[in-house]
Amino acid sequence: MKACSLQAEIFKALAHPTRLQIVELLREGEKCVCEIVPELGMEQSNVSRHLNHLKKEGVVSCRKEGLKVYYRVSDPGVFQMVDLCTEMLKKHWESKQDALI
Amino acid sequence: MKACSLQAEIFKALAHPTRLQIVELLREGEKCVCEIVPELGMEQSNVSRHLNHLKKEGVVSCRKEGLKVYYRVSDPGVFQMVDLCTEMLKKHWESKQDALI
DNA sequence: TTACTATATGAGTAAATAGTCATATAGTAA
DNA sequence: TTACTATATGACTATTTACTCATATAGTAA
Repeated sequence: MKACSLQAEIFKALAHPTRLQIVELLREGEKCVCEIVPELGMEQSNVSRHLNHLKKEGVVSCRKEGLKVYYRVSDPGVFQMVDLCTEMLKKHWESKQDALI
Repeated sequence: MKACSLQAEIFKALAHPTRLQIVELLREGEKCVCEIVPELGMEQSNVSRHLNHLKKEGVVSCRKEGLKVYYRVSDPGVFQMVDLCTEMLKKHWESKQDALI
């Protein structure tokens, strides 16, 4: 597969508000699904699918402990990508503000 | 709108092989559509839509010069995001390789 | 064993996205 | 004016994605 197709899959995995919220929650460290679901306030089945999408692309990994499954972000580069995105949005927003003055 | 929804739109804009190829082409500097289309080897209308998607999210900007429209990446942070993605994929791929030895 | 809890998944629907073809628009040049 | 070039867009179809509800699976505990 071509490089850009592999890259696109990573970006796709992060291209959803819910999945970005999950990544944000996992900044604090690993969390089990039963902790993530109430924080997101959405259907467990839906959260499970989003987690699976992130896992399929290697963005998160998980370990099982009894009944619980703990998810964590696989690579700190994920957080750096999100942070860059945030900075870009801030800059963009600030330059729009400046234009109004 | 919530932060993660804005972020998701940026990631969505980058979540397509063709749009990542466009970003890659624009590393060298601005290019007009008539240069981009033959490099991608796809329909002009299709390329135009992808460029428009990137522009709508602020990933690229453009200027008109006569009949031609020159596109450029708006923020170097875009390249950093793509680079981080590439590094993550490399690491991931290498660790899989190591597991085979 | 049965009952319970945590997580995942099949099946279906609704919505979003990508692509194509034809055409519109805008600028250039004769 | 007409003809031409570069780019964008309307209308349509096909594909993908997100979500829900019901149910399956796996582990725990009585």
